[in-house]
This record gives sequence, C-alpha cells and structure tokens, in this order.
Amino acid sequence: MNGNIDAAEESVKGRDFIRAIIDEDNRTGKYEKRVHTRFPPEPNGYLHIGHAKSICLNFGLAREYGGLCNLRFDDTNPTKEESEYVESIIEDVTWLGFDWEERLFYASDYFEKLYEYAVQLIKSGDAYVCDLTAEEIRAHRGTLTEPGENSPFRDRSVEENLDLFSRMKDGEFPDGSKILRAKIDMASPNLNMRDPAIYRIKHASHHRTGAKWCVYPMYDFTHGLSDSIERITHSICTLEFEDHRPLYDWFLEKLGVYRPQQIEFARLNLSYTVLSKRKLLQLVEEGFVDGWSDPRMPTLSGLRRRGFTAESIRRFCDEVGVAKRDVVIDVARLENSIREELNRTAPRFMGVLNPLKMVITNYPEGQEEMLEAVNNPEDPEAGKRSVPFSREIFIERDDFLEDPPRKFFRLAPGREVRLRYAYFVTCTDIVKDGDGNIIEVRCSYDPATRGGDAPDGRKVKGTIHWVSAKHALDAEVRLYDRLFTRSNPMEGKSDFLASLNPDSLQVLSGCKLEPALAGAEKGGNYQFERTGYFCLDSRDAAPGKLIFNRTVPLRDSWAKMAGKEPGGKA
RNA sequence: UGGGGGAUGGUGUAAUGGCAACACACAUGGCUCUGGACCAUGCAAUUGGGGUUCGACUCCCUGUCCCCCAGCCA
Repeated sequence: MNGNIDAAEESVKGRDFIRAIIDEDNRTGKYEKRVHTRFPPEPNGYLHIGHAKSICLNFGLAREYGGLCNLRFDDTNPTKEESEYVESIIEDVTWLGFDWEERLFYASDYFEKLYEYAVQLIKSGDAYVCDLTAEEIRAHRGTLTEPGENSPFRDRSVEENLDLFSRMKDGEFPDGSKILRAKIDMASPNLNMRDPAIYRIKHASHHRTGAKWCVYPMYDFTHGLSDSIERITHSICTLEFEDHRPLYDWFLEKLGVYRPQQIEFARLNLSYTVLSKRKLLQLVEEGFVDGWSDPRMPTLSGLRRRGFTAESIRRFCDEVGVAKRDVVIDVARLENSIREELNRTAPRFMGVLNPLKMVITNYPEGQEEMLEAVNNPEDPEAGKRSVPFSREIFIERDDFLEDPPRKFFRLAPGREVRLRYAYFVTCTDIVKDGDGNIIEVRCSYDPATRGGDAPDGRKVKGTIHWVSAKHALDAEVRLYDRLFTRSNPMEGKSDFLASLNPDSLQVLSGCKLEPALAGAEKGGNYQFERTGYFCLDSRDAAPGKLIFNRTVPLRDSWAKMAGKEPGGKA
C-alpha cells in the first residue's frame, strides 16, 4: 500500500546545495554521472520524522537522477542493536514508499573485509594496537586547545601489532584491554584525527553475526569503507560529522580504495517534541508514552498510527528543504501537510464527541427518515450517502450555549440553526439536572427545510453536526496534543521531562458516530465534520469496538476568536 | 580563548553580481449547508561595520552571535 509516489510531488523542489553539488559532479563527470546514495540507520531504535528527511533526500535524489539508493544497516555496535529495530526500519522505509530493490546491506556483511583492511593499515604502519585504558587514552588525547601525547604503544613493530590484533580477534583479551588505533597525529587540532580507535574488543553477541566476532570496527572506519565497497557516490549525513570527514577521507586514501564524497546537511528538529533516539528511548522505557508507536511519538510508526499518511510526510520533507543551518521546524507545518492532503481525500462523516441530547418536540414520535449527505465536497467523485434522522439526536455540547457571547453562531435559547443536511431547528427549551447542568435541549423543527434549505430563503448563521440517537454508534475517541509544552523541550537547564504535556492524551468515551462509520477501516482517514481528521486505532480497535485517533483537528477560527486553546479541547 | 560549520520576515526555503521571491504562520475582507475548504488583500527579512563595483543577499576585510567536536557510540 502507499507505494506509489505521484509525479506531482517531484515538481515542488527547487535546487538545494546538495543537488547543486551533484549537478556539478555530473557536469565534470566525477562519478561517471552516476548517483548512488544510501540510507544508513543504526538499528538501535525506531525511525522518526528526522530520519524521514534523510530517507526522502537519499531515495529522492536517486530517483530524480536516475540513480540508486541502498538501505544499509550500520550495525557495528552489538550491545545497542536488535533485530526488532531492523524489522521496524524496513517496515517504515517501505511504508514511506521507497524501494531499495535487492540492495539491502549490513555493515556486518563487511566484517571480514573490514578486518582485512585493518590488517592492511597495520602493515603500512598506519595503525597500532594500544594497551592504554579508556581513561588513559582520554588523558592522552589532550583538550580542545592543547595537543595530545603519543601513546607509549604507538611505535610497536608491525609484526607485534599484527600478532596482537590477530589475538584480539581470537578472543585472547578481555573487553577494554586493547584497542586498534589509527596512527595519525596526536597534535591535530581536529580531535578526530588524534589516533582514533578503529577496533575495540567486545565479547558480545551480535544480532546477525552472533558470537563469531569479539572485535568490532568503529563507525569512522566502517562507514567510509562500506560506502566505498558499495560504490556510493554521495554519502549524505548530518552536520555533526563534518569534522569526521577528514578521517573518512584518510582511511580511504591510506587504503587506496574508491572514494565517495561525504556531504553534510542539517538534521531536522521539530517544535514541541524531541528527536533523539536516546530521549525517545527514555520516554518509552520510563513509560511516559505507550511504546515507540504511541500516536504522540514523532516516530514514523507513531505518526502512522496517529493517521499521518506517507504522502503527507514525504511532502513535508520536500517542503522543509535541505540546507546547512540548524533549524527548528514548527510542528504546525507537519499538521498543515496532513490537513492539506486529507481535505482533498478524506470522506466526511458526522461524529459527536461530547454528546448533548436534543429532542425535536414536533417531530413525530417513532418516525425516522434517511437524509442525503455529501461524502466529500472537495471531490465530486466521492458521491453521497444516506444518514438516518429521528426525533432524538445528539449534538456537540460546545454547539449549545445558554447564554451565548457575541459572534456565537450556534444554538442558544430561541435561536434557529441548521442541522447539517437535515432541518432548521429552533431551541424552545432546556432541561437541567439537579445541579443545574444542561442535560437536554428541546427544539422544534421546520419540516419545510428538509435537506437544509429554507424555501422562503431565510438564512441561519450556524450549521451544526448531529447523530441520530437511535442509530448512533458508540465509540472511544482519543485526542492527542503535543507531547511537550515548550517549543524546544531541550532548551534551558531543566530536564526535558519537566516540560512533558500532562494533557497530551485525552480519552473520550461514549462518543456518538453516524452508522456509516461502522465500515471504517484500519488505515483509512476520515473527517468528522467540523471536528478534525480521525483514523481507526490500528492496535486497539476491533470489530464492534470502535476506537478512533484524532490525527489533527480542523482549523477552528471560532476557538481562536473565543480565546481558547489551539488544538481544540472539545 | 584550538578546529569545523552556520547566520535572509514570526518560521522555513529561494534568489549565486542585476526588481529580495515562495510556502507556512498572522491580520483583514469576501464566499460558504463544515466558524473547514476556497478567493482577495495586508504585515514582514538580507547579523553589525567597512571595501570592490554602474550595481552586492551574493565577492573581499573585519566584528558579533549561534551550532558541533575531548565515546573503546553512531
């Protein structure tokens, strides 16, 4: 499903600095006019909207230039990686609509080759085995402003290094006792060049290679070589790797292998959420959310469950663009992207979230009729449906006010409004309980206004939605709001958890939906008129058990006018 | 006060020596059987200073501010 990417999406893009580089490379023939990218996640967590930007960039570039894009798992740290994550990543990239064809790779596929490259480095005198402890290495590294000192093991002979490295591989030494280092320059102003680690000892089981290895290559060594092996042309990564680029190039040059070029861009930040795997993991592990796929999470699986479509996310990524400066994108942009799509595509229904009973006193008892409603005013092809009407209906509590303020166009004592696709009704009476709460409104209707138009040309200011009480479907509806109350939860000294929004989830039960919604399907998106866009919860809904998630509310200019919260507490 | 990057309206993205444009947000008006959508209009920017040039967001010099780097993480 969702696999097709329509051509319309392609035209939106302008030129960004990466495309400019590729254009130039194609002009000069640097890579024989090939474009071959890769998306290289570490399988240590679920993919989020920030990864979507990288996925859309890498796969999008390949598609635009008639090139290829690989999916490669950067799985060089067995203690953090799990198969569960590789499965979820495969699912998410596929869902987003991209295809790596037969090019699904793992850095761990290259362990043997990488080991040989390390041996080659030792032989050429460019790597050595170091016995310093982690603390000692840190002490020898120097500081940002002071050069480091050479390791006392730096001048071991090639033979000794070869022997030691081989025994490291064979499991003779415990974790942390030895490490293989590149011999570069302890005085380099770039700390990454101060004899960085290439291989460390980890007696840990790897999710793919099991117990076969007890030495694992580091990212800096692995990444460029994996790119080289796959003959990647443009290795696109995020800004924090800028000063790893000299090292990336150093390994490839020393080894004399094919050289891709690394290009860095600014990662995506979204307001009112966090986008770091570590923080997301914490939210999951400490139970602040209900797993990686909680609809409030910025993960692709969370957004999917929330009701976001792959197309809306792709479009969002395209619109946000790619550049080198740190940015925070307003989450409103993401919401706009899904609204824009769903307005065009989502069939409309009536659903009452906070029901208030209405009795139409002059409507014959026991009578019921079917009224015609438009499925999607934006799409004539969507056709029409019938909605049952009867003497007792539910309306939204917010649509009635006993003492309405100015500019309130909805129902109030003595006032006439239109019931959408039905009749004009006038409020004649209110019924309250012992505590003074309104429990029922009583109205009279004008039979001449059937369908919603008055033959005498009279107008009403308000149109409200409704559901026939007798025919209503009961449902649970989950309303979501932003996970954090602060635009940037990471800002300032206080813990990001301190700005968790306590009202990010609101569960409504006893909601009343029009009967056609019984046919709602998982994966479908629906608009509840005047309320928002909703989808069936993919995990908890079941036949006969309607549970809807609100993807995003409709814009609500009344709420804005009335000074209520944006996001619409219903 | 080492090294590497970055700075264009409220938020993003363009313009690469030639009228600072587009989107989102916001505001106002119109239209409407969704206070939705749509239409129209408006608000609003080149980090400071200097230089080159007929002409600078763009090139040069200089200042300021922001981000990243001292994992045997990626």
